[in-house]
Amino acid sequence: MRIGALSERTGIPRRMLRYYEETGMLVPDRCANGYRDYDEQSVDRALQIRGLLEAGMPTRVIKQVLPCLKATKAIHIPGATQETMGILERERDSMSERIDTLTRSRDAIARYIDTVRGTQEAA
Amino acid sequence: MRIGALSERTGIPRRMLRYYEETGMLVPDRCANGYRDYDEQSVDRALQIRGLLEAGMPTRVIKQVLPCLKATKAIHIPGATQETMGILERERDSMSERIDTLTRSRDAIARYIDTVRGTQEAA
DNA sequence: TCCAACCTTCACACTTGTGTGAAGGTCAAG
DNA sequence: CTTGACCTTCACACAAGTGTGAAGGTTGGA
Repeated sequence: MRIGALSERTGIPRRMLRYYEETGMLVPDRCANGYRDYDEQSVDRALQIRGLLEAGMPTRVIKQVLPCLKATKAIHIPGATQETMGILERERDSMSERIDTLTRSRDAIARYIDTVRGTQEAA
Repeated sequence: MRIGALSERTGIPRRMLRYYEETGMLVPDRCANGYRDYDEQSVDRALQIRGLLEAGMPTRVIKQVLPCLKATKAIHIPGATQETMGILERERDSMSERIDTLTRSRDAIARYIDTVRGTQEAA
């Protein structure tokens, strides 16, 4: 599929899809005429990238982390250096912290909303 | 407490604390000599701000959301406009999405790590 | 054949969050 | 009174993510 189609299916601007390629996060094949050629998997992958970017993860890290998100039971464990594993573990932990922070804040907001709604109802 | 002390207690650079003030997220009192004067609560507040920033939430939104995180049972519900409530609800939902994305990714990374560890152990 | 709708690369520009440092005020301790 | 460790504001700089658009190639249908 070409970039326009992927863009429509994901809602991600063409510009951003090119940026994902430029940073090595999502590199499509190329047709003979030079057009980008994305496979079906790219849909999920692009959405995942956007989600992580929105969650504040820098492209550098996304690039390192994405391979693990493809297939857990695949052949990988390729150049699974001790160093790579360390990076992944640190990333896992910092993600957990972020999740906690976000969850606490979201719950507080939700409580607030419920409180206000309750008060207004009672009034 | 002065900015240096808050910086040391939170690990947040002075520069950033000033930035938090500039953007209206954390505005301290001022001493007679012009020095910033932070109260005890500012410690938690600053940490919360940093957490949300790291989670990709823009200052604009943090500013809107922070008041709800202070005290759920306080007098607020001040200018709780219909519009404000809408913003909060949308923010709550988008936070939930982020949490889901992060959680899925983190779990995948954790599984990957465990798989590799298991494989290496077995080898 | 030619137009419309795609695609390409390239480049400028803006916002945000952050680092760094200059120029200068305050204040306590020697 | 001076020195050192704070503080102030201001400003320049940079990377990342994103928008916009120019200049030009490809291709399918009227």
